Amino acid sequence: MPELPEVETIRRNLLDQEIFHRPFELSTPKPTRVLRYQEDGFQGLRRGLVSARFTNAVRRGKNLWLNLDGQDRALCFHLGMSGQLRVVGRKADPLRHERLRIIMEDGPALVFCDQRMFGHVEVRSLVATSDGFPAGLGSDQALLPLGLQHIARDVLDPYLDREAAFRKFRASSQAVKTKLLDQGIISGIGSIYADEGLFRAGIFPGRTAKSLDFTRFEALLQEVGEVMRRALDFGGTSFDTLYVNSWGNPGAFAQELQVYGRCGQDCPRCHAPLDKMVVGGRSSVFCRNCQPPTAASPRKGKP
DNA sequence: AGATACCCCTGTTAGC
DNA sequence: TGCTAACAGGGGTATC
Repeated sequence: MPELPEVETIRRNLLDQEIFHRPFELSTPKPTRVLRYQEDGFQGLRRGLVSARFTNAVRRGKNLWLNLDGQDRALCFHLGMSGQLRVVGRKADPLRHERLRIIMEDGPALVFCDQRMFGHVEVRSLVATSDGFPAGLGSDQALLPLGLQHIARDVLDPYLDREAAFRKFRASSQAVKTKLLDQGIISGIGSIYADEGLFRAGIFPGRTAKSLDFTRFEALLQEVGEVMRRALDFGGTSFDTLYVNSWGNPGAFAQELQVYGRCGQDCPRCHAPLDKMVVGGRSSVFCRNCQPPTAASPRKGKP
């Protein structure tokens, strides 16, 4: 499940590849749902990329895009829950679940794979960011793909407005975890890093978002950011085989996870068995001792 | 208008 | 053993 650290790992991978500043062509794929948001499907994609070259790779939250040389458009990717961006030899055999192939002139091929097809690819035009700051990591331009204006900045983004995020966060009777997953408030967080951040901050996932004061909110963001930075050092989390980096290698952070996927196992802090509940339709693993539902005694300190 | 339910999709796994 | 059903997940959309 690619969240911010996994998408950022892939973005950094791409920077080391010979996919920039050179012409490319698209291989003809079978009709695929990953182009469902692309106007006119594959033909539209091809038309949008005529004589284009990639200049840089940019990320905001879980969204990744490749800006195009001298054009006000970008090739945009969302990996959904099983999307992969692989770089392989230009004549490499089709990969499993391959959906789209971009073959670089005198270079490798960039391949989009997706088993469950929650991911998507499309060309979008660029529009100005609402705050006037650079759109995301990897770009110094205040230009964002059309349709991503509702995606907030992420916790690793220096231009994230924490006060504004807090106002949105608390203006709701929904659970803390639900609001953490809301990409319009803070982007990049999925179920893994939400559970990990909540555990580290000692916050019960089902607690209402409005019950957090700004100090606790900031502490939560701090923990989420810290887990993400550490996960980035490990090349991301490969909880199953669905996430690999651009070279096809898994990330090593799964062994560092403290609660996600560990229901029934001992809490790494107090050694009570970890519990599971459904919050906003998503299963959440937590510790009843360290993340007390009453929020009566917030926990402090490191494991 | 905000919150919720549902749907998309497929591979793995738990359970009968 | 073999089959079925549940589950996982992001996010768009329909619905209350």
